[in-house]
Amino acid sequence: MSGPSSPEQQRANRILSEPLRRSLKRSHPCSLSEYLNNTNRLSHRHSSSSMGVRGLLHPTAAQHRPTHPRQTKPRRAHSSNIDLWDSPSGLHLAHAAELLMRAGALTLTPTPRDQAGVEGEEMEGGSGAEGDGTGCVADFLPLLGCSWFPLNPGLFALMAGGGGFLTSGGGSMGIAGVGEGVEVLRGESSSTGGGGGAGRRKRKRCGECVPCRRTGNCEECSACRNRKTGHQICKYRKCEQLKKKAATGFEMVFPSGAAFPWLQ
DNA sequence: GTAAACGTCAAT
DNA sequence: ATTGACGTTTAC
Repeated sequence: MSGPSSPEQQRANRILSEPLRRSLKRSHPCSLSEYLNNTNRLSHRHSSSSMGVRGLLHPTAAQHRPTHPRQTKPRRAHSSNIDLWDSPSGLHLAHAAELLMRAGALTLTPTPRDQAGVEGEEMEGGSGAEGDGTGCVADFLPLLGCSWFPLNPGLFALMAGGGGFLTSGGGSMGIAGVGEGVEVLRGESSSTGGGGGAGRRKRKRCGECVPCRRTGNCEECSACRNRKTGHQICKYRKCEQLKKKAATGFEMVFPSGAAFPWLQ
């Protein structure tokens, strides 16, 4: 395998090869390599034509883990047992990577040198997982360590999860929250340490808006009247920030305002 | 353990 | 869109 050539690529490789935190592992029970191997096997077993995006988003029954008997009301998804298809964001890194690749966002255009290296390894490994010419994931794993692994901002945005977003600083696009993104993912994946979580942390009152500064309940609004059953703060004390809808986990901000500007 | 209150769903 | 109810999280 040919090593990274630039400091940037070295850093990227280091980030990608670093072990996940335990909590992250918990929320990503299928490692990238496992996933890719499985995907390879699946796509070969199913003869071929690589599984489409549709297939990824709607896995076969065999790919689903068995459904658990519900212990609580069906209206809520249980906060534990998040698996490959149940991530808070609905999409795991590996899936995101493959989806991006299939969409052409991850440009897998190896240099002849790298390509030779990859092929050589595959021959040695005897995996028999040759690319099918459609940009399949077959060769993805070796890419992680090779010099042409695409350092695509979108991938990092996806990795950043909940709070991760891309910002533009002085015209150049930077990556914000790569480090913090891990924290965000951790927080989202499990807030109880029980392996899961509904995927949301409670937000806190800003403490600065007018309602937050209010002291004392009105005792007249519905929230006050139904305090016992409603579990809600007085309407007039409800933080303005909390009134707004929480941001989604995949919000990405680009200067152009486009979701995937590199696809344009 | 308990109280407060956020998040979400369902009913209206 | 608003409201009520309830599960859940968080702070104490």
